[in-house]
Amino acid sequence: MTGGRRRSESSRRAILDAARGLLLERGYERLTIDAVAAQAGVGKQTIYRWWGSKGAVVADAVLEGGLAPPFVPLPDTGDIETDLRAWLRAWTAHLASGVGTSLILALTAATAEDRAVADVLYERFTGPHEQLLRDRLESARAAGQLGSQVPVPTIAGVLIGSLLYRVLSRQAPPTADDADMVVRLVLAGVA
Amino acid sequence: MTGGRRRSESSRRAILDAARGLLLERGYERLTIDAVAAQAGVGKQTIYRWWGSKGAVVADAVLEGGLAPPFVPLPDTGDIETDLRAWLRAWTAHLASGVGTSLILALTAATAEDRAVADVLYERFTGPHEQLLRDRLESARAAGQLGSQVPVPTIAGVLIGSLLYRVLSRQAPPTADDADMVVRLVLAGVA
DNA sequence: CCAATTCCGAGACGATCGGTCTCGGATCAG
DNA sequence: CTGATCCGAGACCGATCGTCTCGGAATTGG
Repeated sequence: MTGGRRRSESSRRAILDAARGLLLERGYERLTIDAVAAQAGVGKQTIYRWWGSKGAVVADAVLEGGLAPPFVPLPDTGDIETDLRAWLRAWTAHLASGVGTSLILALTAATAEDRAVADVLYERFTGPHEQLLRDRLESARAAGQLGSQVPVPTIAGVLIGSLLYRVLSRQAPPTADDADMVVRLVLAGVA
Repeated sequence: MTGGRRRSESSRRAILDAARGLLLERGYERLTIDAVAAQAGVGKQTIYRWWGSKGAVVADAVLEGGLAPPFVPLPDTGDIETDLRAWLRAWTAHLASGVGTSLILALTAATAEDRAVADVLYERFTGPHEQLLRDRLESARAAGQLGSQVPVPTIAGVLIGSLLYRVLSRQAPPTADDADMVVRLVLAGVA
């Protein structure tokens, strides 16, 4: 028999919206499923029927909330330095805001804690952003703007990692000047 | 009155040893204070008398367990490329091992979750390693092996961040080849 | 329209864990 | 000896995760 009530789309949205709001407001550790259910006006079973764990809910909330790629776009003006600078500056601006910092800390906590969640987030969040960067670097290499000594994945990893380290060290948020210097360093190294 | 029983050094050591072992074995999230107390043969109150939280115990355990700097030394042979390569290779080897990965994931989880713990870990773990790197870069700059365009803190952040990203993405652990390419990229950029 | 099926919100429930408190006993200074 | 402080052990509390149950609502096949 194929009968039966269908999944409520409004409940699904309410759950993800509540999870996203509470995540940014309280952080991953202090986000509780009870609070998500209460704020969404939903029974807990409705959450656990569709998501296996707290981490899975958070991952989906992030990925469906306008935070997924390409919410920081990577333009292609033909000049790799201009484009990388714009991309890295947009990220630093986002990460310097409270929302961006909370987001990355939450994703990092979830990643460090649960391997399955880490894989989902890499596949649907980190990976696509990294791929965006790699594609642009490849096109720059094809245009002769990059030397061939250093592989594109290494360059992408260095750019992303330098950003990540600034956020995770929780000392001083990255600035536009930092972004520019990283771009200069990396491009000088591959020119 | 100054009387009273003195703090038991053997209990302190047993607690930190147990915490370190359980941290590497189970990760930060699944490490419980009950388990630490049981494995150390100690009452829970003895833990909470001297440490304020689980994060504080973990931070101390890491910092006192031979995991603190400079367990990865940074030599000074006079050639910055040789030294950076040795340092980054040692780190990649450590991080590619299960212990190193577990350690970094645990520290990252603790950092992302608790600001106070983040500050302690930066002050006594990350910061000293970063300082080691900065000092060596400064001496290279003084020796004329580095151009003056990119600030030393930026260079250090890029080197550390590229490592961190590889570990946190949980996709493939970094290799010696990766380390060499990062060094080549960074040094070409600042030569 | 009816029956079977599946989802819904609500909330009770058991298990786990962080952190506090209490207890009898041990160790220190004076 | 006395008072203070620490010790191991474990009861206890509150929060939280995840499961389970309940009556009710939606949906489909007959």
